[in-house]
Amino acid sequence: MNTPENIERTSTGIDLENPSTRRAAQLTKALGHPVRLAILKLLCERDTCFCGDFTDVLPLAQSTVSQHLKVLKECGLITGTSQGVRTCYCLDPSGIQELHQNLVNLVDTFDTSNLSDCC
Amino acid sequence: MNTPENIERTSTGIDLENPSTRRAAQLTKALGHPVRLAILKLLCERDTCFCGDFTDVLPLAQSTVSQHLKVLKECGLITGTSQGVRTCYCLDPSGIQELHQNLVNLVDTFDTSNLSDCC
DNA sequence: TATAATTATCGTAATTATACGATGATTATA
DNA sequence: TATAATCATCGTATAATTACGATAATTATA
Repeated sequence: MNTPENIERTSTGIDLENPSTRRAAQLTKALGHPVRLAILKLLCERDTCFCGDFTDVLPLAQSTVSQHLKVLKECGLITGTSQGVRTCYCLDPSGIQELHQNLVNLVDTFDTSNLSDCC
Repeated sequence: MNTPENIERTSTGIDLENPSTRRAAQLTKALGHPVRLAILKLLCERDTCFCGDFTDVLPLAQSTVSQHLKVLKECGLITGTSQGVRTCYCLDPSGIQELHQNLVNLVDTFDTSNLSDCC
């Protein structure tokens, strides 16, 4: 597996252009806001939500909630489907699966058994 | 455990002031940049790094790297200890442990077996 | 068909993040 | 003691984020 990319990557130990690193950063960034965590949590509990369901329980303007939904949608974590006047929001199974795997990898990376009190 | 706060929280299902939610958002936000992920990854591999070790392998100005280190330090994920002219950076065991637990919780939250193709 | 309901988008303001060079502070070395 | 090395901080520029109200677009209802 010593393709040129791998050689270059392992030579520095760091490759900021690595797609999987970039994707991990994108996903964690999307999680990195209490409102978006709350939205995802509610979707985990309720399967299906309309935009109004979020605005009912969030102390934010409807336009702001819509913006957060857009962020989650654009990075593939949720879907939004028009149903009449309303939009039905759901977790996107493939995105959530990817997130899940990514988080598992991170948990693996930050394995607490490897920690040393160095200083 | 029906304190007024809990009643209010469970009535909406969402509490943005919940410290654990806020902390989860803070931690994921800190992870949400490729450079900071790279820094943490390198620390996982090498135990100990001086600031110069990062600037050697990152295509960024020293002041920028220092800023990213500050972010990670301020949310408790790394420590920085002066050793002569240099500063020794390490993973902060307690912060990493907290991160670990937080990520485990998230993995739990986004349990892929619960996913339904709703729309 | 007129009105109401729902949501996305636009415009905008304020704040935060990201990056750089310059500089200061501290410690080691000549 | 003068100089070099290392790193943090300051000042600053630019971009991105977060939030709001207003409004447009679409669909349902009277």
